[in-house]
Amino acid sequence: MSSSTPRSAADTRPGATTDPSTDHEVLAVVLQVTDAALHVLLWQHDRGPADRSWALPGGPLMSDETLGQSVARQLAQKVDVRHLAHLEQLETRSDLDRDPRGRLLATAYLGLVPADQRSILPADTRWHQVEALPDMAFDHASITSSGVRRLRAKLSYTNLGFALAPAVFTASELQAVYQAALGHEVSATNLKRILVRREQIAATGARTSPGRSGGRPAAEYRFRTRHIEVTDQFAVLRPPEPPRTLSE
Amino acid sequence: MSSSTPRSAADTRPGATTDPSTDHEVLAVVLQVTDAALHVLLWQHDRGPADRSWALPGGPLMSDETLGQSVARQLAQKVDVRHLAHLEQLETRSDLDRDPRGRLLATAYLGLVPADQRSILPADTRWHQVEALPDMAFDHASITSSGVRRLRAKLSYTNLGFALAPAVFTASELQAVYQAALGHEVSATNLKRILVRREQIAATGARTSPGRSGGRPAAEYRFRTRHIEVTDQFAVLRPPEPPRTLSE
DNA sequence: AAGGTTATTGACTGCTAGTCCATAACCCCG
DNA sequence: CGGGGTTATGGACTAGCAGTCAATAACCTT
Repeated sequence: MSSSTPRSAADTRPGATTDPSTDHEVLAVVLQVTDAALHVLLWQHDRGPADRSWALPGGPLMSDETLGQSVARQLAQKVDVRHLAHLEQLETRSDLDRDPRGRLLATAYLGLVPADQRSILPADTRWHQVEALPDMAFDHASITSSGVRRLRAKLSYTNLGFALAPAVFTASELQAVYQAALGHEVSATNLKRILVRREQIAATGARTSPGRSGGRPAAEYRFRTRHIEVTDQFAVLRPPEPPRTLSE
Repeated sequence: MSSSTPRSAADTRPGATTDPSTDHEVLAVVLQVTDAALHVLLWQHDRGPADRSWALPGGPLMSDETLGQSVARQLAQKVDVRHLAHLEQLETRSDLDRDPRGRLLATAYLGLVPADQRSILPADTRWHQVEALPDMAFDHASITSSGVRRLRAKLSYTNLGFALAPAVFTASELQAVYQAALGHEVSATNLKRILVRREQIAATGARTSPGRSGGRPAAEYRFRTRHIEVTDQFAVLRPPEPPRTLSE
């Protein structure tokens, strides 16, 4: 830059302070399907400008940790982090007035907990249905919406369902998880066929014990991998197929 | 947890400083198709630990601006920002050693410039082919890859092509832009049919003046909107169609 | 054994998008 | 002015994905 574009940006904005340091916090949108509905983990402020409102778990970024380490550390105060099947960065908010106490950047993460995990929560912490959020602090409601939107989008073109479903499950159980997460009806027949064809899930060979409820025992499935992978079939305008090799 | 694993964060990490302030910079991955190839805007460091290497445009975040304002301000030093047809946040990097001078967070943005815009660049600034990147500073090569990956993904399931294409264009011109951006062959016939069906582009009615090169004049198209929209058809497991209304 | 309940499978359909080829509309040249 | 070259356009054909529905299977209880 240097010569032609001097980087003392402040020159162009005389009124601005040049102090580039800001406070930075980390927030987490942790989602789980329970009781046929998608829930987000919130805790209740007990003082401060957003008194009695609910907030996303999080806290200040320390100077010797990465954002990912920070969110994992802070989440450990609220849930058993071993239950987190997936954690990814969502976005960074920087509105000047997002926190009335002053300038505060926030980097949000999306975390997912399988439906069969039950954490023991601290007294101030609860799961809330995302379709019926309480009054929330600052921009936390908006950040929660971003997280839910991200989850719903990725459920269609990735194998992210692994992070919401139990380790093994029947087609019906999977249908219930997807239906709650997506927020609309889902056909179990179609869902199972799609995920099998995409090679996201595979039958374990076992069936549910013909015990309880009457009805035919169901086949059990599991996700083939438990890390995120993109369904390449959703790349429209995909590269031309290489000519089929002779090895086959 | 919580009660079982009390954790006033600092307690568990005695060596850590609790100072939550960090330096923060903004970087931009600005992409444009020219000469049948996808290019990224870079400028050349002339001193410092990454001497002679190329860097993404950017600079420190000021305390009275949002991240979006900051990236727009800093980009103005490199290109005519009126040429930017799209700008979105990409990700925030926080590795402790990403800059050898010390802890420095970086929030990266993705910017797109239509293929027909020609900016006058400062002397230290140049467009580089993304398929042949020079030595780059710090983690800037990795951030560039993230930007290119994001662009390629969104070209398939959004109308983001509007930000790379000229205001009006023929099917061949659009094909050239997509092919360069995606990095693989694209069929003009198929591309045009897909984008028309998705209602992303529409014929203007005009045709190219039958002037220069011989050959039939081509129909001209334009994108119907110049802000990003998601192709809902890529929501697999989409909600059931409401029964057709009588109004039709 | 009959009837209720849940699961699984296959048939059928519509739509998307990939490929290929015939035809259209221009140019230049002889 | 007509033939041949060049680029553009549109139609035909195909394969595969996903949505729906109904028939069948495998359990239960009475």
